[in-house]
Formats: sequence, structure tokens, C-alpha cells
Amino acid sequence: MAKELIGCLLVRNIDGETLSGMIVETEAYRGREDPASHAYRGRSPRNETMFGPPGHAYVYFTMGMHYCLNITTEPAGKAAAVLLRAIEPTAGMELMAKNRGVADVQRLASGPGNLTKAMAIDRSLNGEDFVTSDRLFVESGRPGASIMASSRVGVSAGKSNHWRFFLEGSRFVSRGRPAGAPRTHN
DNA sequence: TTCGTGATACCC
DNA sequence: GGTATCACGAAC
Repeated sequence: MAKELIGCLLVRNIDGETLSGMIVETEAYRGREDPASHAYRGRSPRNETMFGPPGHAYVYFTMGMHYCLNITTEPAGKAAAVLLRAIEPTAGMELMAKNRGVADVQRLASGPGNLTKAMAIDRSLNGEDFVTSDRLFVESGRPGASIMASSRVGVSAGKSNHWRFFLEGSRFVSRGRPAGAPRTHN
């Protein structure tokens, strides 16, 4: 699912304005069997939505200052989610720039914390249903894009799992590439 | 490379 | 209660 989301359009409607962007970078997280996952140690109030039905927003606060947006994937009871790490803005750039306090379009939403800040996403959207919501949803994107895979960013456990996906050559993906040569993955 | 920042989880 | 640990970003 993480790979399929690359190239799709993420849409956020807020205050009558539409913010959108093409998803260019994601990471997959699983449950019990994934040491890097919030759900690795089981259910808790924080990760509750990871155990809920698929297609919902799992939004959490981390590092004392950043929100991160995930989309749940597995059926209720089984924890798994895809972290949205970067988008290439396609609409509402002015409001995104205002939210971020920077003008450079390439850096508006390059990184999970930047993405949520640009799109004004916080814990109030935790649990939002991507299928029925008009505040936050995803539209199918362009097929055939060249997608690369690598190990995940900032993850010490499970480095052999290449569960980070990004659009080849995109200048909108986040910095901080993990060590090791990325491999193609189509 | 470092540092700010605060919730969370797990250990008393 | 305390505290280690973060699915980070930006400024150096």
C-alpha cells in the first residue's frame, strides 16, 4: 500500500480552501512484527487508531513539536499504517507557505512534520475516515511513475526492511537519506 | 553535527 | 513519582 500511494493526490480542505499535493514519499509500518512500529508493544491510547479499520488517519505528536500523518491499512484488530513523508504541492501553495513560514515550494512539505504543518493537520484529524471525509482524502494518481525503495528514515531496528518509497528524481522528497544505495522497486 | 521540544511508556 | 526514548527539522 505504501508504494501504491506514491503519485496519488493528497487533498486537504480547510476554511473553504483546498490544499493538495502529489505524494512523493511514504513509509510502511506494521504491528507486532515491526520493531520500528508504534504498535510493536501492543495497543495503547496513543496508537489506538492503528488498530482500527483501514483507510483512516492516524495522527500523532512526536519530538515535542511535530505531527505525523499516517493512513491505516489493515483490517480492524491488525495494526499497520503508511506514514506520508512528503508531497509535491499542486494547489493552495500560498496557504501552505503561510502555515510553514517558508516560501520555497520544494521545502513546503518535504518531511512528515513539514507536511502536516503545511496542511494544518493535527490531532483533531486523528481517526478521520479518508473514504467519507471531505476534509482529508486521497485521489488516485498517475500510474507508471518510477518508484525507488530504501530503508526507513530514523529507524534503528529493522534496517533490512526497505519500506520507504519515493518518487525517483523528485526534488520534493525529504532530506536525510538513510545510508546505503537505494534500489529500484517497480 | 547539534539542539530544541514534550508526549509516551515503562520502571520504580 | 522519574527518565530514556523517540517514525524530526533547522540552524550551524
